[in-house]
Amino acid sequence: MIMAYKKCNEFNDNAKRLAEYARALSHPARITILNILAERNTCICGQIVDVLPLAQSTVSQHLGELKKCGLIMGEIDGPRSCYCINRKNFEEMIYLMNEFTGGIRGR
Amino acid sequence: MIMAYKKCNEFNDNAKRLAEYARALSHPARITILNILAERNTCICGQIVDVLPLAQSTVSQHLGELKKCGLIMGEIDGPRSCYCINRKNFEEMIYLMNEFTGGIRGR
DNA sequence: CATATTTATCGCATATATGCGATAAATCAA
DNA sequence: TTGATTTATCGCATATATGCGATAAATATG
Repeated sequence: MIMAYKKCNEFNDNAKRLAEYARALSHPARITILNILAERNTCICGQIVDVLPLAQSTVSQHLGELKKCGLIMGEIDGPRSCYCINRKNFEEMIYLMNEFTGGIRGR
Repeated sequence: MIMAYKKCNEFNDNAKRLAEYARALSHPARITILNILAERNTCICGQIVDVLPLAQSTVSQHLGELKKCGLIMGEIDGPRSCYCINRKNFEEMIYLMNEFTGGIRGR
């Protein structure tokens, strides 16, 4: 029998976008990566690997997730990959989150 | 070979707690449920089922997730289950989120 | 040119999430 | 008491997430 595994799409746009950002923050490694990037402004993958208790391949995957949802940007720098926070999208996330929490607080 | 699938625990407490809340918000259905609960103040499961494009059992599961992480509370009312937002924990989530975003914005 | 460094990706294993129908348990109404 | 209503949970299927080692590709260094 055919089942629908993507009911997500039937929801409100803001709810969907906020859910995507929330998913990106739903692992402590990714929150920590964002904190590290904020602290150092810009980082190569290896620097993050050095700090996290995770294998290089796993860290690379988490970086990929953050990049996919737009919270960070990556730039190739020789054999290295240089990452930084995507401020514009980060602000969008904050906006959506504030809109959401404000709408609940206000009642 | 034995592998560790719970590296999560090796991270900072605030990052872990924020990640848990973020995971709760990582599905648009759960965001929508929280919006509905804010609007009506209190709701029984069936009222939420009526509004969402999901089966009763699925909605019940989402409610269970929200309850598990503490964002809502449930109270049995006859054959019904009455849910409302757990303001205290919701504020904790906002606090952790603000602390996180503030620490990144501030650089 | 040969070798080292760096990182993304593949392949694999396991765990968790999403979704539904069926059903049991609890309660309410007749 | 019988039947209807309501909801949590079980069982199932599929999808996605988490984690690692190995490796290929790109570049830097000798």
